[in-house]
Amino acid sequence: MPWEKQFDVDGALTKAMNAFWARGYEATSMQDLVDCMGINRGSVYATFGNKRSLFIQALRHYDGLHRRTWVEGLCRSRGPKDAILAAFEEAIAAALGTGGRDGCLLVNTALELSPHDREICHIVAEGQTEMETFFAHKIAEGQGRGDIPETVDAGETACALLSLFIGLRVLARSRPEPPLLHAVARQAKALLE
Amino acid sequence: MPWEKQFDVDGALTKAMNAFWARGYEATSMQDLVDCMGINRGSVYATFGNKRSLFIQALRHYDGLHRRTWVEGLCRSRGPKDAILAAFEEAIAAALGTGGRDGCLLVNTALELSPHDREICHIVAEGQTEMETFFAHKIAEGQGRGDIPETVDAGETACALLSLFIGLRVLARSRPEPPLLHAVARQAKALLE
DNA sequence: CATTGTGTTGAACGATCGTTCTAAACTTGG
DNA sequence: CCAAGTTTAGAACGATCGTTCAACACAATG
Repeated sequence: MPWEKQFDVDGALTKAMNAFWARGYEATSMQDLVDCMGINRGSVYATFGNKRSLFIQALRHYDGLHRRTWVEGLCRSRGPKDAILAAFEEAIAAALGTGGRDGCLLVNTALELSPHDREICHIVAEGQTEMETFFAHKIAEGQGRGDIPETVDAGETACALLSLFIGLRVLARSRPEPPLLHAVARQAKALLE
Repeated sequence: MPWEKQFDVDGALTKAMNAFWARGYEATSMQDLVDCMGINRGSVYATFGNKRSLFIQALRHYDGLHRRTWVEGLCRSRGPKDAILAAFEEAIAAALGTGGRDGCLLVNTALELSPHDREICHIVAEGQTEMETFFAHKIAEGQGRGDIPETVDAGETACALLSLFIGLRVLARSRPEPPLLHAVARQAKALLE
């Protein structure tokens, strides 16, 4: 039984993810992917299947690597209310930072592919739903501590925060103006008071 | 001096707009456009230039035909506060209706092309800014009538409404669930109280 | 009616698309 | 050291991409 893979599969998937992230699914060609992944054409197909399959793996990779660990990081050494506010602040920082303008791969995919591909739509919807429940749980937790008033409806406000958050990532891609983005974050905070 | 055009230029542009609206820029081929516009390949190029130029014209067409007249319609026979609420209600109705799932061409374009094309980004940003000022003006108007409390900050709230509205259109494409969408609309209303 | 110039038509262009395949390079088990 | 089995490398596939072109159809002008 011969030979393990010579390249770093996870690293290659990360590079593919970044390419899809920056340019979207349709605008990223297999040639682009072969170039940026640094491995051979045949190896891409042997390892990841076809383009759609590679994209789905990259999307799941993003969902696990970025979103989930990011959300966990938000909670570490922060109270529930601050975790919510930090989500907005960090999204703004990412949009205005040097790497910026790429927004969120899940949001980008929600618009480009969700209406046309059931499996991809499911992954996107799942990620969005998890963000919604993250907000809802943190609100409930904050209410338990007395950080957030009981008059706030956790479920409804979570929907609003999700929508605000997604809107923020869209605006970050087309109007990366600090005053605008910070205004959105302040209004998110206002929903919790 | 010979011969005017034999086809309806405006109608053809509308058909192209619908194709881009449903599938996005990259996923819509010139062949798709030629088919759905009902005119010949050469006529498309002679009349609209290349693909990008056609898209830009379609985008401006959308911005004028749909968004602007839609906003005007919202204001007709409605008070300022109701006009804002109607914007959300109509967006939900469009998403859940039979034609639905296409969302808003400006929002779709904001994600797909804004970071990569300055001119397109400018059109998108302009449309978004006009929506923002629409919200801001209606809030101020509502405050003048006493429909909206003075404690509401018109500028900041307009940003939040814009972000909520955009988020709603994204969610409509990936999670067209009535309870979720209506929750967002209710929270938009709550921002005005 | 001939001329003029634009509109229409469909074939055709080279480039690139996603994908497959053949052959060489190589590590491991016998 | 040989045979087995995988990963490489890169050429090549047919299809489709966006775009151009030459030939033809037509209405207005002289």
